[in-house]
Amino acid sequence: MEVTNQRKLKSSRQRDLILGILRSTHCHPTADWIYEKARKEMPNISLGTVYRNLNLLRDEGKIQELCFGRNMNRYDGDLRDHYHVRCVVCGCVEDVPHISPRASSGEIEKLTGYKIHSHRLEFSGVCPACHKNAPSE
Amino acid sequence: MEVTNQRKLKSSRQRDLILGILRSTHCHPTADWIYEKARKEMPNISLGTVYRNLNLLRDEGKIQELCFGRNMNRYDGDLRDHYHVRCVVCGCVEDVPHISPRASSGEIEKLTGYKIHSHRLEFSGVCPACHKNAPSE
DNA sequence: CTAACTGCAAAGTTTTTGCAATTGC
DNA sequence: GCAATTGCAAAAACTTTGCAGTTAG
Repeated sequence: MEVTNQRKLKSSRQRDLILGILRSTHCHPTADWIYEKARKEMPNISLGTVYRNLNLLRDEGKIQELCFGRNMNRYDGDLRDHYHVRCVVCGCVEDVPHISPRASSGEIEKLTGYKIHSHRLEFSGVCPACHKNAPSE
Repeated sequence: MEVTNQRKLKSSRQRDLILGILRSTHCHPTADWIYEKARKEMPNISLGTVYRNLNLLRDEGKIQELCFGRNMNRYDGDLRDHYHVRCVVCGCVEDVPHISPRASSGEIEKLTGYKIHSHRLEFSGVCPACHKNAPSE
């Protein structure tokens, strides 16, 4: 899929703006939220451009794409290892600050004030079959 | 949101079928996959019914709704604590067997044969504000 | 110059919903 | 009998794409 993207990127005001917005917020915005924010600086920017650039930035590895069970994708400009708490009632998503990878649910509750119901751990990488086809990945 | 669902559930053949399908597979199917499978047993079932029941089952806590960065939701009938590996190239998702919550990426690579790029840890629960409004959650 | 990028609008995908008929309790 | 559920089809929500014009290198 997109990982094999060989095309040479050219800089663009639109892409810089989008990346700037993403890096300057602590929320984990949706494409639409980013679009609304971007329009304040660049009124003619289009939603299609926002989507295209979010996909490019994700493919470059400059941002992380997240999906939290509600249908819309969310984006995170912070690439450091950090974890999330999600409210199953209102759907908000926050970072968990200063967490050790071995923290227990109890510790998370103390740190965040959330009542934790469950957690999810997901590893991303390349499966053996795909690795065989494109060993560069 | 839906968590405050007080309505009394009535049993239905359709819902039982959907739950049965989900519990008898090891893949993490999309709504459409479940729909196709269900049609073989019950040719008149509609896609709308599949979606409605998946949402009901999720609200009841009988299944887990997952989202892996590709746009479609996926569902998991296994509620025990277990983790996932996802291939960023082909998009497939597998369970990680017998994993300790403290396993390292290296251990995951040995267990699964995947080349691990990153991981994601997400806690779900109720945020302080929502807990205040509906302490039952 | 030329390939990447853009805005716009149309199309594609996935999910939800309104409605009249049916079903479980 | 009544409220929950269903099938169907239409609508909504989210994302991608085709195209002609613009821009960065």
